[in-house]
Amino acid sequence: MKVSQKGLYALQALMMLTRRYSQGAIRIRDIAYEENLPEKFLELILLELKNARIVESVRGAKGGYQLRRPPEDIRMAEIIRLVDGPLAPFGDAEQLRSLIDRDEDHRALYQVFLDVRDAAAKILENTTLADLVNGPPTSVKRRSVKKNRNTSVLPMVVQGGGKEGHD
Amino acid sequence: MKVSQKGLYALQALMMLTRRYSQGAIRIRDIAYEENLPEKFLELILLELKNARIVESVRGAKGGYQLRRPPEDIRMAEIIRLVDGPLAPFGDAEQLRSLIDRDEDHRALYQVFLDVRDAAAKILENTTLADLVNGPPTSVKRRSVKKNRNTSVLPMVVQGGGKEGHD
DNA sequence: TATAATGCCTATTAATTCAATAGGCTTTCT
DNA sequence: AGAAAGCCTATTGAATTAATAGGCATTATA
Repeated sequence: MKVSQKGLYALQALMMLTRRYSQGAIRIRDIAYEENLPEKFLELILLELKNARIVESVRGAKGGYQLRRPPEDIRMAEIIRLVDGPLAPFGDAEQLRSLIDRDEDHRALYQVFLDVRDAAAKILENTTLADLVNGPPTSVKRRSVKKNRNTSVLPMVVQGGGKEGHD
Repeated sequence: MKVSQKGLYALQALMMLTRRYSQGAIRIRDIAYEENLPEKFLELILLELKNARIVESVRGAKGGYQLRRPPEDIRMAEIIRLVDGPLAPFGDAEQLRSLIDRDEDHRALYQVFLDVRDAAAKILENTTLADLVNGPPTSVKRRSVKKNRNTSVLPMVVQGGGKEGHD
C-alpha cells in the first residue's frame, strides 16, 4: 500500500473539514490556503470525495464543501482505498487469497502479504477523522505506561521489528 | 509501502535459490524458466541483489547465482527495502518521526502512518527466506487452534479490521 | 587456445502513473 | 445582471515501471 501526495492532501483536507464540522460549507480556496494545498488539484480531490459520498458540496456563491457524515463515521481506510487503492502491499486482498489457494509454490509469500495488509487494515479501519483531530477515542481503555508515553492515536502497537529500523 | 512487480520477481527468485541452496550456482536462464520470469529483467534484479551482497555470482561458463548468506539470515524486509524502498506507507520512518515532532496540526496523521509502517516492519523483519520456503520456524511456539488452522508462516495476527475487508 | 557459455553493464524505450494546471460551464446568492 | 462559487473535461511535464537490446568480460572445456 502506498499513500500518494494526493492521498495525503485528501486526508489533510478532511481533517480541516473535521475541525470546522458544523460551521457549514467551506470554500475550496479556504481549505487550500489553510492547509497549503494546490487549489486546482484540491478541487479534483474534493470532487472525487463528493462522488464517493464522503463530503457534500454547496454550489453557487457562498458555496463550499462539508463532511457528509460525522467525523467518527469516516475511517482512514475508506479514504486511502478510494484515493490510492487497495491496502495490500501487492495486488488486493481478494487476489491474494486466491493466490494462496492456487499457487502452491508461493503460498507462503502471498500469505505474508496478506498478513501485512490485515495489519494495516486493522489500524486504518479503527482510525476515524475524529481520532485524527481530537486524539484517541475516550472509550478505548489504555494500559498505563510509565516512560515513553504513548503519543499514538491508536491502541499501542507491540513493537519488535519496528522502533529501531531505518525503514 | 508498495511491492512492485520487480519486488515480487526478486522474492520469487530468492525463494528458488533457497530451495536449491547448496546446489551451487544456478543460471539466470534456469531461474527465469522455473519461476516464469522475464530473463533480461531478472538479470538486472540479480545484479542489484548481488551489489547488495544478498546473492553472489559465479562468472563465465558454468556460472550462475547463489545465496550469499543462509536463508534464515535473509529477511523479507531487507529485500523489499532494497528493491521498492521504505516500508512506510508515506515517506520513511525517519521523516515521519520528524514530522510528528514538528508538524503540530498533522501529528496524529503521521503517527498513524508510522504505526502502519511499524506493523509491516514487524512482520517483514521476522520473516526470512527460510520461512517462506520451509514454513514457520520450528522454534516459534504457536497456540493450538481448533478450527481455521493457521496457514500463515507467521505468529498469528489478531484480526478485526482485516478478515472481511474487500481491499 | 579457440569457442561457447555465461554473467556484467549501460542505454533505450513504451506505457503508465502522478501532480498539477487550464478553462469553459453551471448554479446560486445578492 | 453580475459575481462567486463549484462542476467537469482536457492537457501536460515529469517521474516511474517493466521491460528489451546489445556489446564487453570472464571462465570452462573440447
